[in-house]
Amino acid sequence: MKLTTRFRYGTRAVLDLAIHAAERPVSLKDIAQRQGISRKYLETLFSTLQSSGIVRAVRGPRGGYRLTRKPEDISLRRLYEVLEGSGPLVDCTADPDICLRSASCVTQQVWEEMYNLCIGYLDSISIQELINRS
Amino acid sequence: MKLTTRFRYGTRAVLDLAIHAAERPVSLKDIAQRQGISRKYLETLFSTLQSSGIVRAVRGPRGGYRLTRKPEDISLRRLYEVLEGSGPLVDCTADPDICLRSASCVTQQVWEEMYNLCIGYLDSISIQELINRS
DNA sequence: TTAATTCCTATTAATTAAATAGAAATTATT
DNA sequence: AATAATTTCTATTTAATTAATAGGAATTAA
Ligand code: FES
Ligand code: FES
Repeated sequence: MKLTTRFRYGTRAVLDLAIHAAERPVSLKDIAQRQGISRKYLETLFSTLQSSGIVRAVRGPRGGYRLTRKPEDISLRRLYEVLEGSGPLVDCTADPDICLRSASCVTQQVWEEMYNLCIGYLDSISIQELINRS
Repeated sequence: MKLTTRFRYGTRAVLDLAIHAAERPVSLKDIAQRQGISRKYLETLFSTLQSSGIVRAVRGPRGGYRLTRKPEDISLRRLYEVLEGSGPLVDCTADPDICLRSASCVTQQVWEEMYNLCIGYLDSISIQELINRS
């Protein structure tokens, strides 16, 4: 049970964007340099972030990305759901038919509760909270 | 962030063993049949479980495995640590030198706290608890 | 017109997890 | 002593997923 690079890098990138956004958009080139992440890799992440409505691109020279909402309105839960993509800790949480035995499976309940704990925690932390801590 | 098959199958197998253990040991063949898991796959899991002191093998005909302790003394946390193997949600929790920036990384604290939540929860659930629920 | 950027589509590389294979060792039972 | 049911060991293979890269097209400020 590891967090994916997508989610971890994505979170750091959004945090970086939130910190450096001012009058002008922030380019991936800048984020890449500051965070030590390949620009190409960031491109794939920001594609997802944009289609999820978390950032908005400005193309052309002096372009880059802007957050579409305030840092306090972006939870890590949202980033997790958008970037990590994998959903619950086991597939049968979302779709019980995957496992025979689902009806009587006591472990399924445990994995589900554990997932709820994680999601609840991530929901309680916003990008603004990370800014405050840094 | 998914749980591995090793951990999930292993948990079900240990639960099955706890439920069916009586005077005679339980063979992997039986567990495999009841749980719908390949016997060969169980072999690899029980090798790990035995070397971690959770089960003990009895070889030969009518052989199989026994738990070495009571179901209430086997926590899912222990099974997770033994079977899942992957440790914390990010490597830098255990070894900060993996990431440069560790010292000032606010996300690291978040991933660590999230891991602690998971582990704490798993620690609160024993095999006996699962038996009670089933 | 140029250069800086995002955008799009695809491919490749790397890593990890999952599952299987086969023969050796052990031992209860007959 | 022979047999059959088991675990044990070592290795391999397969599958799945993630991570990372590549190159050129589109956009647009300067
Ligand atoms: S029902 Fe899916 S793990 Fe038990
Ligand atoms: S220090 Fe490892 S993710 Fe930030």
